Amino acid sequence: MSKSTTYNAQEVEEKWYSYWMKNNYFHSTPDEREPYTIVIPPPNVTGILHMGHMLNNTIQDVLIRRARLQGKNACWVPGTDHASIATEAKVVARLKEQGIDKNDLTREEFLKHAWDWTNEYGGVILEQLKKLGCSCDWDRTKFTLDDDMSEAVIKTFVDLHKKGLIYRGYRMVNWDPEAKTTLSDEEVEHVEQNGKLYHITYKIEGSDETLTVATTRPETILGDTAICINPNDPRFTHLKGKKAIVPICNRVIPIIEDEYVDLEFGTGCLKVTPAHDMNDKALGDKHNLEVIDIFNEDATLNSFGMHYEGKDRFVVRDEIAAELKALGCLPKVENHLNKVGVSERTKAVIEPRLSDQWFLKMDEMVKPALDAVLKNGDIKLYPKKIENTYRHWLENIRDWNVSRQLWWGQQIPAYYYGDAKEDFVVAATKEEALKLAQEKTGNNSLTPSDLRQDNDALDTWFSSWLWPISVFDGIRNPENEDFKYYYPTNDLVTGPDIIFFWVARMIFAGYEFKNEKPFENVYFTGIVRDQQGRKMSKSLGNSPDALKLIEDYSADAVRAGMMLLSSGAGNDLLFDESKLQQGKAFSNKIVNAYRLISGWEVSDSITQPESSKIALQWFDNKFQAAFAEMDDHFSKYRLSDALMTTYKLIWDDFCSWLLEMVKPGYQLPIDITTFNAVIEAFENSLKVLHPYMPFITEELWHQIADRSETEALIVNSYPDQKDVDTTILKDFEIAAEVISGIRTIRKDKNISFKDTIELKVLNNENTAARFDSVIAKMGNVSELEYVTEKVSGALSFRVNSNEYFIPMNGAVDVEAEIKKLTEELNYTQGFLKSVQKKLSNERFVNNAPEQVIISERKKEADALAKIETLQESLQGLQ
RNA sequence: GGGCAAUUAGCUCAGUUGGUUCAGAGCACCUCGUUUACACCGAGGGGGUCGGGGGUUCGAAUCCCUCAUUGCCCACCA
Repeated sequence: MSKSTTYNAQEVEEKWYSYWMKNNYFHSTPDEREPYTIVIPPPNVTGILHMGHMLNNTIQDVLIRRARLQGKNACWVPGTDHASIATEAKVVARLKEQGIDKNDLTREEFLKHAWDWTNEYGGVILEQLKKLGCSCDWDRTKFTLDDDMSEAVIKTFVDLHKKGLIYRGYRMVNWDPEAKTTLSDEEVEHVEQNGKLYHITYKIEGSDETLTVATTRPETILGDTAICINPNDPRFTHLKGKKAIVPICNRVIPIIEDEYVDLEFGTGCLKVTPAHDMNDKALGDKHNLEVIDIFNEDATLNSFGMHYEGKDRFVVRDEIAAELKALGCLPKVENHLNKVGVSERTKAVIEPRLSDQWFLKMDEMVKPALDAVLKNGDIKLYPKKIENTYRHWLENIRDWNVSRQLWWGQQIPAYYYGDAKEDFVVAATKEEALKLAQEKTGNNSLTPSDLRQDNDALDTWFSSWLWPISVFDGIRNPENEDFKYYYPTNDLVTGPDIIFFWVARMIFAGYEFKNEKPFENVYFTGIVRDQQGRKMSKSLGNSPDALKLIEDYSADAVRAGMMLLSSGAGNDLLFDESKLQQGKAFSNKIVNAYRLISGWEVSDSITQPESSKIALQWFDNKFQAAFAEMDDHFSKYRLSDALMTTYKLIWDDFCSWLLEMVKPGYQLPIDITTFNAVIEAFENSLKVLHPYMPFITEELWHQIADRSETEALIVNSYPDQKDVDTTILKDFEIAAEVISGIRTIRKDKNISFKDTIELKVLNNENTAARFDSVIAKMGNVSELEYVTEKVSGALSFRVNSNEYFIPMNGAVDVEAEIKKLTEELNYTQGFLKSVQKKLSNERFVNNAPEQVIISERKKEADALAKIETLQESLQGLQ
């Protein structure tokens, strides 16, 4: 370490990370210890570290390192997710830059490009986590497209299909015209948009009458197959049973009646386009309407679009409105605020579309998941309030569309052998599929070339929902030792944004495949925002470079800073670099504390001063109290409170109090008893801080002594818990108040700390005397004496009912003293009055618990005693 | 449109079942200090009628009602 008084983290952090890796401390294998397991929420394989990751992974590392120090067998499994749609979009974009169109490639060619990309950029984020100090078991690193992981995915698909839980259905799904794939409901975001409500007039067949509907999507009139009115609407009674003519295409469509139509909205009647709207589809099914799909897969119009064929839906919207206007069929256009669904990934406006897709039945699967969280408490969510969200989603869940028209992912293991809808089999391999197909058809002459595998890939989440199971190979090989030992895992730390995508589905999977929860506790982090409360995003440019922060402040400081920023689980945090500064200052404080200690000359020939003895005794108890408090905070997942407890223990109690109390005089040696105890206290402090600031604590740990590999701090153990002697803590509080009283007087009267003072104590309440030597030292008191009566010509202050006098050789400003005492007297008298008022209230005395009354009586007595001494003092001065 | 949560010092937040000074913490701020680890320091200090109003109670930051503001989630009203 350099001679500088500030700590330089760079090389220290690199050194210790290599040391930990070299000694395999992060690696876990099953043994007789209690396991403590976390699986990482796998970041996108091509992702890079951002603020959210820093927060999330710091929390996980704190939990893992703490468990390790508690003597548990801690295992943190890292890995990455193939992120099918996101990665595929990136690869497509990259190919486009090279002048390659995905459509010109075969599936195999495309996947080769995708793997090249993955191998080139993939896993960068894992290297970045190392910089942060994450103690993951890197030997266990998994990728959701690893062969074994994919095998597990395919196996579960086949099994679920066998159980009848997965089915193929022709349904209205969310279609992303840009990515040209379906999306699950969860992948659709609803955003508010200023749109227009177009009033369109339809002629009634065989009459001069007309009817006007209101729609936000005029372009879909070409797909209209009915007009719907409410049977109870008197305005339209005369139209019942008649037919309308769609403008432009002049198709004749029925006017149907359904109470679904809202009399209040728009014109009170509705155009029905079953191919392009969920509600219209329902109406269409109910009334047996024709379905006319007017869109291509990229949301341009197809041949039903007539002269609009090939044009984009939004272009057509404007053009068709213009044409309708020219035809006199557009009486009114009003502004209308509505919400449209957009793809979470591509931001393209979602087109409801009918297509054949694979679905997973949800209704049975949610039951154990609901019970686990809401009934029997098998799984606990932090913060608890998130349970409401969870319940609501589960209770309203619809079947999960698991197929995607993408290539990057596990290909759906369905094999078609004919043209009819049911001409397929589901099997893990083509060989098995062939056998099944032969059995099913009775046609033994079927060959592999007669089988065509489904083109679609599975939703990314269909692989990540298995993550806690499949990283331990629990699907393929359920009896393996790792799985049996580590599963279920303990804590899951993740963002609330993926509670449905991932967390809930992992719970489904846990119970479905293992009849066991996947984890015990879920800690939902908040979202990292900027100072103005905005989400951090690339487009706003308000997200700091995570690695740069580590460089500038050190990983320890960033970790501590992030933890100081985050309040409780689920609370968002406003990023503030000054907290990182605080973390850095803390590092420096600790380093300097050790500089002081290590600079002492140690002597075994001097006896331990009384002040040091009592100070150490106090710190020992203070440490234990703080230690217990940390435990309590951890049990409630209040990690920032636990850090604050540690911070104050080290900064205030260890540095400001203990070290000052035991510090030997200038260039004097320290006795060995005190020295050893201080070292032990320091070591214990490093231990409790280690999960938060692993590097600096490990560094100092090794500076204190040469340690063998088995003694490294990371694999050390917490000190034993002991009962706390609270009386010594209380006595110290009193002593601290006396010391503070002396300091205040010194400051008020400009008495330099270098000048000694005398202290006379009028002892009315025999407390805290065991700290007299400490008071003397900390107050630079040359003589501490107990007296039986008030000292005149002295400055005074009170702590509890004791009075303390600092003789001033008569040089006391009597007026000022009188003023001070009078103020104190007035306050106390006011206080007494309020207490007595309470006590004279009969209803209070009758209703309040005895404890409360007793304490009020004590307050009264104390106040009376204090008033008496104050009055005496005042009389003495006058 | 429905649901959930929040509103406490300049900022970020604690405050468990209403009751010992419960009105707190960290940071920021102000004053003083070249004390032999640290100015990334030390000592001392100021600062809030606990969002507004009403109610229950001997007693409310804490329970109830209401209003206001903010945030989040869910939802196929054209």
